[in-house]
Amino acid sequence: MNELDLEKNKKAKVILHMDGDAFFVGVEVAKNPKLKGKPVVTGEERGIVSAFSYEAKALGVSRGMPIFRLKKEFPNVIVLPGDYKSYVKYSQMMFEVVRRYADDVEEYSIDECFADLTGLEKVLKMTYKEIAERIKREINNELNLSVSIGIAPTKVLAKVASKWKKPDGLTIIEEKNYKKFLEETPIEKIWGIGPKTSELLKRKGILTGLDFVNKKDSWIEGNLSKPYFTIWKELNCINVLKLDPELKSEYSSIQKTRTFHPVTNDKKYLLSQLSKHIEEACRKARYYKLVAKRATVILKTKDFNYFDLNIKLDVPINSPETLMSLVNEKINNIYSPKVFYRATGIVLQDLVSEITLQNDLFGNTEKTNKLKIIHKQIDLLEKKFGKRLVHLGSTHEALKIIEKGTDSDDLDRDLLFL
DNA sequence: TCTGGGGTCCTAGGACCC
DNA sequence: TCTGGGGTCCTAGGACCC
Repeated sequence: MNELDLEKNKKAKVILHMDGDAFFVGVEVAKNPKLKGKPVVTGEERGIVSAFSYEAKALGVSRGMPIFRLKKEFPNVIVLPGDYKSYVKYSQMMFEVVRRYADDVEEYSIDECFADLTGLEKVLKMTYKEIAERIKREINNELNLSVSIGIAPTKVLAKVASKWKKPDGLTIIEEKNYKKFLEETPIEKIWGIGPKTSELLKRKGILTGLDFVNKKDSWIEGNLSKPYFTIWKELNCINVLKLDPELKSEYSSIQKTRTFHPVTNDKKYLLSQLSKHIEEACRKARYYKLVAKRATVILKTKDFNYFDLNIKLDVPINSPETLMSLVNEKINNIYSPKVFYRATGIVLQDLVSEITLQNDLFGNTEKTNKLKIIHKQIDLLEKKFGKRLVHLGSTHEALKIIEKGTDSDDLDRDLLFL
């Protein structure tokens, strides 16, 4: 018996995956029941459709469609700005319902979670199906939201199951019938297999999930990289991906980018945008008590080319002042007045905990300590009175633009982390 | 899809060392 | 001078996700 057979013989798990149905729009309808049954989209503040109701979908609305086009082509569709605070709130309430039944719940994204139901059938004296039905009913009754649920032996199969019927679906995949489901699942619909890999697989005659699982493990290992072997195992009912019930409190990178319309070659403008992004990224880093050992400035050109400026920080930081002066110093390495740009951004990388760094002698220069104290005060004030009280001078221009309303920036979106 | 924003993980290949 | 082999660490970039 080989290794895989041994793994297969382990006791099967029961994994639930829950997915909100058109979640952002669902919350809008819950907030305002008059919207029920109507074509609704959100994303007004961004200028593109970010979520749409099933009624809007039926009319032909698609994700990413520019709002101005939508308004022209579908004048009857109701367009709303995103209300991220509410989405977070509803998301938490939704997950709380799942936690009434399961201890191990992984909040995978704002509208999705996994839960380990293994053994609960006996504990709760209900079938797994009944547990799922109760979760659905309670979310429905208490929050006026609709969700789809899938139950299967692994996470990847549970994803297949929850997508099987939407909205308001409940699908159970078992070890004895999983191949039936995979037979009808196109390869590009499998979680983790994107456009590039599905193209490659199709060229090799693998069109469905079933074609994929029927390949030998040696073939998968020989032709694809590690993540795809994991997917292959999971699709074969071998549990590899563990549930991660930890709440998100660590980041390995933090990024802030924004596209501006029209494109520009104005260096002052680009720097003011960058300054704003750097302040926001650093604010988030401080909130999570993280400092960056590396930072990358991104300029995106009119023609969608990217220029990166890598900044190595010998003393890890989360203060925008220091970073901004480095950016000012080095921006000409990637900026050219002849080129027009459509977006700027900053990525803080190699983040490490501030606390573990406190003993680092190099981190305790007088200057960084002073900045630390100042930022602590600012963060406290802003917590009390709302965001954006204090800014770098270099950010000023970017903010003036927001006030004039020509920038589609939304002040509330980033409150996701507060 | 005339193309938004924020993340993660993996790998190939360069730099450097013995 | 030419030549070999092996190890580690780092980073850029690809692919994918919501």
